[in-house]
Amino acid sequence: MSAIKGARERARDEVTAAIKEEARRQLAREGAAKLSLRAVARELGMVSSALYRYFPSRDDLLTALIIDAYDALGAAAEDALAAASGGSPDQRWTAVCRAVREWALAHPHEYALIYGTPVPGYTAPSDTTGPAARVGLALISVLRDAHEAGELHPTDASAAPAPVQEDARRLGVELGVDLPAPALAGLTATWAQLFGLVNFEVFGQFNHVVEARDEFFDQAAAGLARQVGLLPGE
Amino acid sequence: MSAIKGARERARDEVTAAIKEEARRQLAREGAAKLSLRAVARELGMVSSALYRYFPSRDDLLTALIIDAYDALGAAAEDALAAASGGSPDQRWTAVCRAVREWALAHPHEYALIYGTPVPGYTAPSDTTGPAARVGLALISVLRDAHEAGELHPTDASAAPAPVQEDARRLGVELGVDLPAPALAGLTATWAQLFGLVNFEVFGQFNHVVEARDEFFDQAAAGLARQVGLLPGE
DNA sequence: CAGAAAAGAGAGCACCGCTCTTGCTTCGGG
DNA sequence: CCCGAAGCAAGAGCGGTGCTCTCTTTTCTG
Repeated sequence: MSAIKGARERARDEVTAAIKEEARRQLAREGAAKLSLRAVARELGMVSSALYRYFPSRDDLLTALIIDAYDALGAAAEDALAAASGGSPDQRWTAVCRAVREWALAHPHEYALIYGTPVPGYTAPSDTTGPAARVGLALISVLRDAHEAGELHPTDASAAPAPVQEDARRLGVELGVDLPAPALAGLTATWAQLFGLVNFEVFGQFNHVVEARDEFFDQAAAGLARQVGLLPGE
Repeated sequence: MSAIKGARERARDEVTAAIKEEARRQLAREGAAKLSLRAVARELGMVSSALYRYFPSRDDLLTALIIDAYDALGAAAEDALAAASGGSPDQRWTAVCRAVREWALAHPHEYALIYGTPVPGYTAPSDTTGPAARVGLALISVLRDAHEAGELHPTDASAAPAPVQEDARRLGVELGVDLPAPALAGLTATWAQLFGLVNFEVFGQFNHVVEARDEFFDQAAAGLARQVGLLPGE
């Protein structure tokens, strides 16, 4: 409660931060599979058992890194959105897509941690859901602004089935956004498809298939914008 | 060279198959991270060092499982395509998409092995590229047939940039398919997007977001078909 | 200031991938 | 046919892992 912290608490925060820092370094160098608690402790000059005072298990350390990665990617997306605040909706859409791709290519192992194979079980701790939503929320805000400006052109060639519409309506209520249900349903699919593109590039599925990666992605991102109802602006 | 194999060679094949079988069982139960050579050997009643006569390392065992997974998924896609051979192009497209999704949901760990985080380094052994291409080839064949029947409707709102077109042209030559370069470029993006949808569902990203999974996927698959130039048939 | 709580150190357990050496079995050519 | 070569199983062992337990030292608090 008190803002002034004792030496003990301060030291604890520092050590915790140092552990995460070193772990992130090893993660970036070798990947999550090779991340070893003992190696982190060794590098920090402490004995491995002491590390368990800060993280009860290896998975907990990884969870902390996962949250940080979600936050870093979310921040990158939000920054790109802010930087493109003057542009047309489809320009801002593309800016967010590009930011996601660039962050992923710059931090492949951290990206793999959050959008690759889930490491622990199949259910992520609930602490991760907030940070995990940031990219999605950035995409939503592009659509919301476009909608309020009357620049969102519905593009549903065939109406979404009722259960899908219902999911979208519920999602809109949960997030407190006022968007047509079909638009929100379409956005959800597009959101997943965006990460499909990034996944294939980061994980090497485009090797020997796509060489002009930048142009390819921009083209695809423009397609996603169109799919979600944002026509090329200006 | 001779089809008749000695007892020794036959025994070797049997043991190799048994190892892969047990490994696949452990993979399905616990995931790739927990797959242990020693546990496989133990289950088979042999000592761990003996296993190295058949697979020089754990990564080689995993590579064998990866190839098998690519082949199983590819076969599922091809079977679905054959079963839908009477339908319209967009029906066949959807059939392939559904087959991919269903196989992935039925074999999540094997799916994760091939479309999740790459386990070894960043470059897959070249033995995997053949099997890995089978799903893509199934999708291509849907488009090729539609193209030959004159049912492929170009949908490029904006022309693809030159380098992307060039990639597509080269890809067409390599695969020996006669499709317009823009269609092939669009298909590549759509291919990645399809796996984005499957990834998010298998890896739990749709938890608390999409509940009506079947309807959602069908709707999205129909959108992908449209995006690639296949209009709802009949 | 004394007791409680937190932190570090070290030993140890069970497991892992992988290597090396030692015998045994099977195969093929003189 | 027989004997050397090759293939194979077994065991011991190395260095590494995550994690637990005990013991001592440090720090905070009533």
